[in-house]
Parts: sequence; structure tokens; C-alpha cells
Amino acid sequence: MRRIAHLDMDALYASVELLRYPQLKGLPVVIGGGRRAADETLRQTYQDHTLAGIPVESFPRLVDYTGRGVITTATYAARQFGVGSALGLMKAAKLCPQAILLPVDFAEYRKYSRLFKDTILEIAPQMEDRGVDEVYIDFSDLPGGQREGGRVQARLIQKAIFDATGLTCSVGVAPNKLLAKMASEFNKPNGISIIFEHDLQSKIWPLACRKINGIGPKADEKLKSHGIDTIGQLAVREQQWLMDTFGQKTGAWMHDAAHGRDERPVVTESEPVSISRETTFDRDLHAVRDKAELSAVFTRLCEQLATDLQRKGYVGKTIGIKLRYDNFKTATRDQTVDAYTANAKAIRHAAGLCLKRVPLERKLRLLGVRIGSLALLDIAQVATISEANRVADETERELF
DNA sequence: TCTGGGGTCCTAGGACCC
DNA sequence: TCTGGGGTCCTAGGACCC
Repeated sequence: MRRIAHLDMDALYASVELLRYPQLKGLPVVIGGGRRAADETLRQTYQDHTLAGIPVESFPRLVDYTGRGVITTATYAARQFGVGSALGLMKAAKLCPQAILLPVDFAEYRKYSRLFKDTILEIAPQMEDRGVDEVYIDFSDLPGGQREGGRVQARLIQKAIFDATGLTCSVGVAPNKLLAKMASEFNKPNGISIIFEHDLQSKIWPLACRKINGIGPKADEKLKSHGIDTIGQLAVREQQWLMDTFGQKTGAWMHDAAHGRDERPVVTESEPVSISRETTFDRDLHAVRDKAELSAVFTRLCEQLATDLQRKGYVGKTIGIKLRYDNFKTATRDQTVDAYTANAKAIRHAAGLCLKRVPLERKLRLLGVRIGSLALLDIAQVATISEANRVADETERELF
């Protein structure tokens, strides 16, 4: 029998911070901010203290923050004030000014991410990485994977992760990924939920359509406008009607999802499709008036992207830019070049040409650089790439 | 003083080829 | 001389996820 687990670390970022600052347990804490100037003072505050004994009173508060960041995670105590993921920090400060503010520390979260995934792999090798804090695990052929519908292995993995990291997680086990993902939400935190096919009507159909992984705010809104609020209501709609209303592919998929059908395999390895770097400025910049500043950021992004490519061993040939204007509208341009590259100057050159094709009257809040059509760097490609780099060096010029 | 950063996948039109 | 039908690649935008 196919048994798939979805494992979700409980509030990973906040939990990692609580390991460092146990005195914050139970308090409203918000983790957010970015790398920009406004966040540097915040970062410095924590660096100047010793880890051991910062009294709660001396932690920075949300009300003192002045940057453009968003909330990455909020503890349960903070969520009660209506603040949560993706909310702007300045807005959050109005709802819960006294909340303690911690800067995000991705390096630290990644460390724990590696640790919990390695722990799983020692027990169950069929694991699919789904980002920093969650994975799918195929229990189907795992020794003992069928016992109690997967509960025995789920419990074992949960305990192994806690012993290795001090962190808790929640696990759902079901006939497929779709249902496992929903099941892992059922008993948070530190819970296990086992779902069988026959639980569909009682446990899945009462849920909101939005609980289906893949139905976001837009699709949910449209479903609601047709009087479809729950998965059960979605399930009784004609598949043909869904296809006519949402498109062939989406409609057919929605119908399957509502009936708990999902054949996607657990994918243990995959190659990246694209790599990108982007940054939001401290203040909106104008292409002409802030030319020097923009140009410097642009070059830096290209250099970072090139470094990322080289470190990961990839080359790419579709190079693109992303702009976000002060009105939050986004524009992208990309261009496929003849030769694969991982060279900063070649990227900067192609991205510069893209920039010339996009309107630049409005001020910008974000600039990004992306590379796609990736290939793994191998010996056969080295000659082509070095030639391309030579050409790029020769044709390099200022584009702003 | 609203609204981060890094991704994937889908759609849709046009170019181009057979 | 008014009109085909695929298939693939490229580009721009958008939905969605973590």
C-alpha cells in the first residue's frame, strides 16, 4: 500500500531562536527584517550581547523598527495580536508594538534544516526536500512503514529529530502527497495524523478549498464566487464544469484533488531550473537621478549570481531582470544568449540589454537578476564558456 | 513608511519549421 | 491568392509555495 508522509517542522525559525533565547518562551516574538541598513543596527544589537543572559527587557521591540522588512515568522503569542507571516513590520508595529523583534538568521535555520533532514535520511532514504522546514517521505517500501498506517515510523522519526535538534515537528501520513500535506496540519504542534482513503469524506471534505496545496487566494476567491467554499462542495461539481471555468488542466486537477487523488511520486533528486538574486532598496530609486547607486546594486547582483552559479557548478543561457516599481507593479525581461555562462560580466552585459527594453520612468523599489536554461558545468562546455567570457570582457560597458 | 527573497509551474502569443 | 495543422522555442506575466 502506498503510504506517504509529510513532515513539517513546528515554527522552525521561532523554535531555533527559542533554543538560543529560552527566556523568550511564551512571549510575543516576531522574526523578520532583511539585510538592509535599517536592519543592521538590529543585527548589531544581538551581536553585542552575549548569548547567555540577555534580560527580556533589553530585547529590541517591534515599535523601534524603521525598515521595509516583513514578518517571516511570529510566535503564537504574537499571532494573537493579528500579526503573522508576510505582514509588513511597520504595519505589525501598530498591532503589537511591544512584540520582541529578532532579525532573521537563515544561516542558523539552514544548519538545523540540514540536521533534521540528515536525521530522516538515516531512517528513511526516500525523502523529497520541500524547502527549509518540510519534506515528503515515502513509507511504502520502508521496513515497518505500513505499521499502524505509518504511525510507528512517524513516531520514530519525530523522536530521532527531537533527540538530534531539540526541535519538534508534525507528521501526516496518507495514501499520497496531497493528503499527507493536509494531514500534517491536523495535530500541530508535535503531532501525528494518519489518514486513509476512507477518511476522505469525514476529514477532508469539510475543509476549506484553500487547504489544498495549490489553491491560493485567487483561485479560492473565484471558487467562492461560485458558491464553493469547502472541498466537499468542490468534489460534487462536474469535472467538465470545472474545466470550462478554470481551464482544462487546472479544472481537471481540482476535481482530482477534491477526490483525494494524487499520483505524484516522491522525488529524491532534482536539478534547479533557475537561480536568481534580487533586492529591495531602502528607498525607491530613479533610473536617471539615482543612476550611480542603481548601477552599483545591479553589478553587485550580477556578481552574486555568478558566484552562486560557480559555487553550485552550473552555467545558464537565459538571462533576465526583474523590476518592481514604486506602485508594486512588476516587469520582467529576459534574453537567451548563444553561449552558456557563469560569468559576472557576461551576465551583467545581457541583463543590461534587458534593462534597455523596460520602461524606466517610474521609481523602482526592487531590482533582480535571474538566470535560467541551466546546465551542469562539465568538461565539454569549458571551451565554449571561456570563449564567451572573453567576448563578454571585451564588450563590457556601462549601461546605466 | 504597507507589501522580502528564492523558487516552480502554467498560459498564451508569435516566430519558425515541417 | 485567403489559407492547415502540428511541434518547439522564446518571451512576459501571473499564481502559488516555502
